[in-house]
Amino acid sequence: MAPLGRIPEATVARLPLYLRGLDAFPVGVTATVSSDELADLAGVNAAKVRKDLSHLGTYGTRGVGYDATFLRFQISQALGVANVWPVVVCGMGNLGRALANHTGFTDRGFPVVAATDSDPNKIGTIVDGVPVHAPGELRDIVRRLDVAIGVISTPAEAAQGTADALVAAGVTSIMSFAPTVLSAPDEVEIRSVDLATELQILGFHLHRNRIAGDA
Amino acid sequence: MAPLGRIPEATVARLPLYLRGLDAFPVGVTATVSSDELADLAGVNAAKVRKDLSHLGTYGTRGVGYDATFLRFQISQALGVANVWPVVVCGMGNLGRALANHTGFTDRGFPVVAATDSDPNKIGTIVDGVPVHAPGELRDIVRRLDVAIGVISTPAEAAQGTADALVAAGVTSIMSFAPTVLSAPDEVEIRSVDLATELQILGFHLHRNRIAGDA
DNA sequence: AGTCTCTTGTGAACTGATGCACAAGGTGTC
DNA sequence: GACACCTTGTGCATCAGTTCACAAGAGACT
Repeated sequence: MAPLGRIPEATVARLPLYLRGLDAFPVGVTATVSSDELADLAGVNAAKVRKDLSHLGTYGTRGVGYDATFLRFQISQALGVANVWPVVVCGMGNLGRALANHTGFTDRGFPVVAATDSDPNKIGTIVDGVPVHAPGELRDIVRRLDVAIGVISTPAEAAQGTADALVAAGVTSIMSFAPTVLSAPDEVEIRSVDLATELQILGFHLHRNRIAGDA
Repeated sequence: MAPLGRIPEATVARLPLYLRGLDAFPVGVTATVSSDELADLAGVNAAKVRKDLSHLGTYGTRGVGYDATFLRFQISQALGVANVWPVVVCGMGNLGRALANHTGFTDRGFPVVAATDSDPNKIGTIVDGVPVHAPGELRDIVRRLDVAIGVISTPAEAAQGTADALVAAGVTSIMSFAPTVLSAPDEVEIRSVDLATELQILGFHLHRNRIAGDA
């Protein structure tokens, strides 16, 4: 039994996967799921599943497995899925528009309630139901709409300024797609997703295999 | 000195960041960069920079630093950046369109040469310079355009089928944005980026802090 | 009740990555 | 040439995460 104290980061990163895997089980129907099955559904191995769940203080039943419904509840609880965290998208280029329109966000409790862009032609318009404001209005937007998370999808050059503005407005969680390093106070959590970097990692392995093949 | 043998995965994942950081130094100008500076530029710490670079067999000069130009060359070499890896985007929804149009891909040697979509209205059209084909044509596209990487931006339900088709067409590197687990032969490398999962991780920390604050 | 089968929960070994701290080696100055 | 000053390269301790392997607990069947 775990005292529910610290949950390791690696475990936290996998909890959403388990939750996603549990979608395979209809709500309201009593069903049990073994660590083996859940491992398949989440794309990890069974030992990891068991250890991860043990950090939640969750109890399955030996010889049987976990109750799917209760497990879903337990993980949701730990992740705080019941909360709704409003999101502001900064930078309504191609990517920003796609993100603002991404149903996967709203579905999981992250409604995109506003956007900003520096293009005067976009300011004041409503794109896919999301109102676009001037960057200068960030502080007001955050306060008024209770924004919890800022998404940065501006060009790299504008990213740091946008991050600063978000922080100044009181946002402490940022997801950035800009290919640059962002600095911010320690209490601000930044997750950086650089798509080109991901491709370069794939490219490295392709390159490596090609060389190995030629040898 | 490292025998240039295996490069640890963690290091590989950081090499693109160093390369990005080196963009701060103009090409053609002789300049040296210390591990400390590069650490700042890449958002990591200096010890890591030095250890990472040592895996490349790179030599800086003690007391001085690394020659920026040579270092860029060295890292590019290791990553195989000189290669151009054509990409096909599968699923031209909001996200797919944004990706197909993403200049960061082409700029770094990953031109999007084709796309697929199951919508008959899209098939045969050209979106932002990228021709959209029927999914059934994948094998032909891959062969004809020498596609090396497949990007999956379809709905979750279609993702596995798309992955299967990519594999059947001979693609061994896949980047998926679909919120689902994909299975494929071992030799196929899959990098999965689930945007909603990223937000949920941010949400976890927000939730945790809120609880801590209330206590 | 006893036995068999199943699956959890976890101690312990292992692997990989990180960060420290310092000797080694290079530059510049007097 | 000697000395002061830098910054690299790396051995080592540490830490986090993974995996193994198995005892312990729970149900099912006789």
